[in-house]
Amino acid sequence: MSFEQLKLKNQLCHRLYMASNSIARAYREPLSELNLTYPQYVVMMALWEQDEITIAELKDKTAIDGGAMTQILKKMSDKSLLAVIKDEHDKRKRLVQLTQHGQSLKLKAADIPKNILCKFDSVDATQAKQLMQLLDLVVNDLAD
Amino acid sequence: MSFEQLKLKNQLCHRLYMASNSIARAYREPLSELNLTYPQYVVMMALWEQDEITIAELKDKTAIDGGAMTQILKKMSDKSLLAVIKDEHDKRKRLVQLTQHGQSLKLKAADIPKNILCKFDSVDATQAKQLMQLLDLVVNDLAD
DNA sequence: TGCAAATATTTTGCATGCAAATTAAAATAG
DNA sequence: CTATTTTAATTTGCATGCAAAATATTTGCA
Repeated sequence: MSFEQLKLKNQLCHRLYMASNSIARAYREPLSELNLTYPQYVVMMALWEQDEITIAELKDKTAIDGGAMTQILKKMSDKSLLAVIKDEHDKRKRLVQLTQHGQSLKLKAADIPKNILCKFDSVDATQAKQLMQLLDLVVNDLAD
Repeated sequence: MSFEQLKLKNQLCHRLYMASNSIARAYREPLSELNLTYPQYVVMMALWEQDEITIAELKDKTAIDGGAMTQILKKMSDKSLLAVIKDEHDKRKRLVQLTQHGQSLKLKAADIPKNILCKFDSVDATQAKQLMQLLDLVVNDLAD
């Protein structure tokens, strides 16, 4: 009754759980200086790439849950990082638009990725790329 | 002002975020048949490996947050999966002990890993092992 | 021995992740 | 053109993840 397949050391899911939590935790301190949570930072990155997109597009890009997205956008709107405006062509949709403040935050965020990367003593650029490719396979295989 | 380092497609953290959420979501359905959430399943796996350990040891094995652990154990205790008992040698500590029901659930859980693995069309055993090793490097580098 | 420092857990408050139900508006079938 | 269906968002309820404060014990040091 060893049940090797049930041991934690053999669980890919548990590795992902720990790695994802670890890295989100690593972002906490640098992001707190920008008054952003990790998911809020993801929303900002999406909008810095392409501004004035619908909430549905933002959900696609970020993979953030719809229920959470409503709350996150509300908080970010309260902080004047962005505004949620109506889409005149389709009143079901709403557009998300960065404010000047939201746009300007990009400069302050520019150093964050580098500061996170320097915490990785054992993972070089090649391994990081390989890791991202493997994670993409996992995500794609599990996609609905 | 391209800021390549801020694009979502280049973020290891976002890959981990999506992959971790995807795989936890994949476990939801099979685990619901056992009336377990994913973190509760992780606690069960830890206890199936070694029963009657302290809460602190359980936290070490599972990497589940202390605040969450208290709530999780309470719910699992309510479901009669385990009992939290006093440690007579050190009254600060509490021991977690599987019930008969909790022990017997191991048999029903035995097929879950296989059923999850078969969802991976693009990831073979070698790649899965490689992925786990890379994730271990990430976790270790980010450990306090 | 007695008290400050360290440990083990719980509690509290906030921010999601997620499923299901709800609401509003647009698309489409008949 | 109207009723049904589909789509876009929001709301609700539950279960964490996490930091910080609070409790209860135990250790360790003067």
